[in-house]
Amino acid sequence: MRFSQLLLPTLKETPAEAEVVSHKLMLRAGFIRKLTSGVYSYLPLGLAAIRRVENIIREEMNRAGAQELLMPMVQPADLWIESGRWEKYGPELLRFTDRNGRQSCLGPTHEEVITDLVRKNIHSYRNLPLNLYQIQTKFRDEIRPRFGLMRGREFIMKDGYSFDASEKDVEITYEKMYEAYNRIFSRCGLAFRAVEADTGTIGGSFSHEFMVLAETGEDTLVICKECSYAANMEKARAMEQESPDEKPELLPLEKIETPGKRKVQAVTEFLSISPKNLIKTMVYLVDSKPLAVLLRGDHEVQPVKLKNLLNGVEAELADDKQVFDATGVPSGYLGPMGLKIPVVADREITAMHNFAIGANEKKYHYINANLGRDFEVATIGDLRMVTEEDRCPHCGSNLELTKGIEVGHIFKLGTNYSEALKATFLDNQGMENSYIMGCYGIGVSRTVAAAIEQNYDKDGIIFPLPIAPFQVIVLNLSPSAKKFTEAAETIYDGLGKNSIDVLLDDRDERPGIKFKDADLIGIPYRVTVGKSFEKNGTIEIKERANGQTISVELHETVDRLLEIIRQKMVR
RNA sequence: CGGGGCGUAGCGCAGCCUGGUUAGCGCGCCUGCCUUGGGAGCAGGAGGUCGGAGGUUCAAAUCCUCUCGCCCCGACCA
Repeated sequence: MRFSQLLLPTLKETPAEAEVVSHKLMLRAGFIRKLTSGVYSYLPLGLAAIRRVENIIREEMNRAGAQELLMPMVQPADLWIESGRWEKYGPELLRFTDRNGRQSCLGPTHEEVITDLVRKNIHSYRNLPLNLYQIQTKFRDEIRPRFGLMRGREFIMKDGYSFDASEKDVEITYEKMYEAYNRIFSRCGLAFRAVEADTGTIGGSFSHEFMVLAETGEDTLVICKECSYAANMEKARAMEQESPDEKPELLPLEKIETPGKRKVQAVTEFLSISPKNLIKTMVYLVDSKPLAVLLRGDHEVQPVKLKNLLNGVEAELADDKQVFDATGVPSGYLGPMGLKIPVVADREITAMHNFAIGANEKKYHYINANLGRDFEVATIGDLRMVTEEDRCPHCGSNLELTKGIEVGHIFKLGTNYSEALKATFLDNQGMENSYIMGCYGIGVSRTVAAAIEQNYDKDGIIFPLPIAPFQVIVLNLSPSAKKFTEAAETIYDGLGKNSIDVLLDDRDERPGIKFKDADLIGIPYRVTVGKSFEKNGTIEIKERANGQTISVELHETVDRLLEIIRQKMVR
């Protein structure tokens, strides 16, 4: 491709709308343009990067035995009503009515459609396992789209669905997908981790998220510094605190006046105790019903764990008014003794003794409270966020909290959808069974954004070679000089003939502009036909990532590049 | 949905508070000259319903009301 003919509107200044690095750079580098909130056009370079990722995904999915198909974006409400998600999915599902009054929606995901397709066409275990995927534009009417391609309303996704006859088979499929995903993100040249994840609204029993590691990530992940354990915050566990072998002497309960001391820090400072020696009582509304949650003063509630423990749909922290309405106690003085609402507790409190609690009375706390003697808790479980003070649940080593961007998610779905949609097959005994399903997503456009969040410098994007829109950019610094142009064209043709994607900057611009643009758009290898060519006939090859430069003769330029690129591309 | 902010040339902004000639600046764009290894210089030029509607006024980018769009924070979310 020739730069002079390419739609590549680079910007010197950053548009005001962009907040994060990938968004800024994709706008500046002429990759994307916004049409409306959360909806973008992909310009040629942006699309090229997306296609690279897509092709890697295709190769690995096909290698793992999956087949590509393409399903409709418009879906009938009937299917969603049948699965129960017409009610459950919420306003994120963009619904509309067609001219005949039929209720429809834009597909945010395709469990219903694929299950419908399979139930109508597959009836025997002989056709299993079946693993189907598509790469398609999805629409989710996000509450708040932001960060460019990171969280758009319209985005490109690879979604795959598997159908197996048995638990054993679905495990094999899941394992294959897990490996395929690892291969995909490795081949994209990204630093990532697979983490254990909560299954979310989609339901199911087992799930991993693939997170690209980047400072600017929206998700926090917990990684073990020694073993392979990794999880997101919603799911992350910690090694349980050991209870002391000998129970300390239980001291008598004592009521203390604590005027104006409402926050954990204020109370513990006033009482001269550690937050680790106080149990705080938080009120949550789980599916709109108030509930008290007990946990150690220095810990935080993980709402997803709370929700899951109670089989709820939604868990939110009550505000001060809701707290008072539910308990009759002003927030800050709540405690477990004599509370009228249900109480659940984080398991860590079972290891505590002689701790402080609120007295359920304004301006008073108790000290030396003890579980079992002063109050009971019906439900105890892991309800808190893991911290860096915690130990790995597998090996006991230190844990690290780090930021990541979710680019892939795999689920073992089980029979949720096949049962709801009555998708069955006959097994080798002639018995009717529901398919055991899995689902496997990759945010394709988000992966490109994540790659940029992870790989950039002050001059622009630094694309990993496998997903760069072009692998090489050739700069002709004197397009008006015949000698330069012939040399540049020779290299350009030579690379093209060897299936290298190459961009030729043939514009009549000053060298500075060409260098700046080449850096900005992040092409891994830059070939310059310039001063050294004039002087002694040599061509310069510069690597974007590390700035390393080599000089080569014109006739060997193509071969050297082929050598370098073949060495770097993982298959 | 709650809170905050912004809409003035393709992009980044000033002007608005305190109304008053042809609405400015930088970048980009076009023409010419010049320059050619890190977003040059000179000269000339094109480009604006000041987001939209209504109102106040002799007079509105500027004041008022409504409305649309966008951005940020929050709840939420693969």
